[in-house]
Amino acid sequence: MVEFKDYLVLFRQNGYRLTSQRTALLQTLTDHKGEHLSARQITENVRSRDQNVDPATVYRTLELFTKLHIVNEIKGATGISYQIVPVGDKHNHIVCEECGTTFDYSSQYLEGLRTMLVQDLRFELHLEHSTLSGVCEQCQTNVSLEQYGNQRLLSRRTHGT
Amino acid sequence: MVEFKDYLVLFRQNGYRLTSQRTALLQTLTDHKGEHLSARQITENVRSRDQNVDPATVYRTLELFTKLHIVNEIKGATGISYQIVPVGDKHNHIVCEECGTTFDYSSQYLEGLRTMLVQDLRFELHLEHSTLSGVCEQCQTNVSLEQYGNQRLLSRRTHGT
DNA sequence: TCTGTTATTGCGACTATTTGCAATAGCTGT
DNA sequence: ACAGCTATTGCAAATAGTCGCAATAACAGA
Repeated sequence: MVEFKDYLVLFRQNGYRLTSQRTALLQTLTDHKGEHLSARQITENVRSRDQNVDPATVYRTLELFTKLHIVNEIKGATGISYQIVPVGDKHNHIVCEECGTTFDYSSQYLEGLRTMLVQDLRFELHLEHSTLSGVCEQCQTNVSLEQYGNQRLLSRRTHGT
Repeated sequence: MVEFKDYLVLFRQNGYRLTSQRTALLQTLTDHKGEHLSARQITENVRSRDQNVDPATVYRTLELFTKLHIVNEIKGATGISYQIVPVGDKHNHIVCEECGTTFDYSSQYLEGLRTMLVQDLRFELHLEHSTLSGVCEQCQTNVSLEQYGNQRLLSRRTHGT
């Protein structure tokens, strides 16, 4: 069972209300903990619980949850997906620009960057909520990258994305 | 005048073609160097140069340019915007989750993170192309943030986004 | 310069996401 | 438990972004 109590408190504290639609969404998200769900998948799943949940509500709720950091909005190669923020478990996402695979890595890698930004720029980083991108090990060897000035070239011809 | 020569070479090397539409887009982007343009703004500007450029083409081109790292795709609070990658000038973006303002910071802050990820995970980071997010100095003082577990709460009531 | 190959485009249809508004339903205070 | 206030929702209409395909136009080679 999920601790909806916590979310309830979180909502109340901020003047938001815990509606049946939001509960259904939380249920869906926690049922798929660790997975990356698209807006469509979420909508379908939520509607299987409560037929009258409008897609617009799903989008609005997802936006709210993202703002409250209840979910992470992850921008992968397939598009945008969502995932409930694992309580206690601190990991971040990094997407391979080539194959689109999403990898996780520990938050501890970010401590240095966070500290510097706070000290020098007074900017409080929320890196856990950003998805970084680059090229994974496998793709680095597969694709023969070439240098062009400072820019890294991608995929050789074989069009169609 | 912009060095379209460079882009031409970049395209050719990868099997892409330099079309009039792409030229118009490059022109638009370089004319607004440093600014963050939305897909709509870009489309409008491009169409003022060449009436028959279809929006679909703009989207497809923007996607290609992003892949080639000719432009940065920036996800701010207002939505997604684009900006031509400044040659030589290495800076990155960080967006305030509260006010949506985008800040720049030097790439050197990322060296540590990059090095670690390459060493430990063999992941080649392209952080210049990611937009990080957090809370800027001003908003940190304006909004009285509260702690809720490990999550940071945002905006008090005064709905309507 | 001319020709063949095929990447690219415009178009139309389609899917996804956003937005305004009146009706509904949480939540607070009594 | 009830009443009032207003956040939230569903609906419908609008806007944004995607996709398949036939026509077009870059570009490489002769």
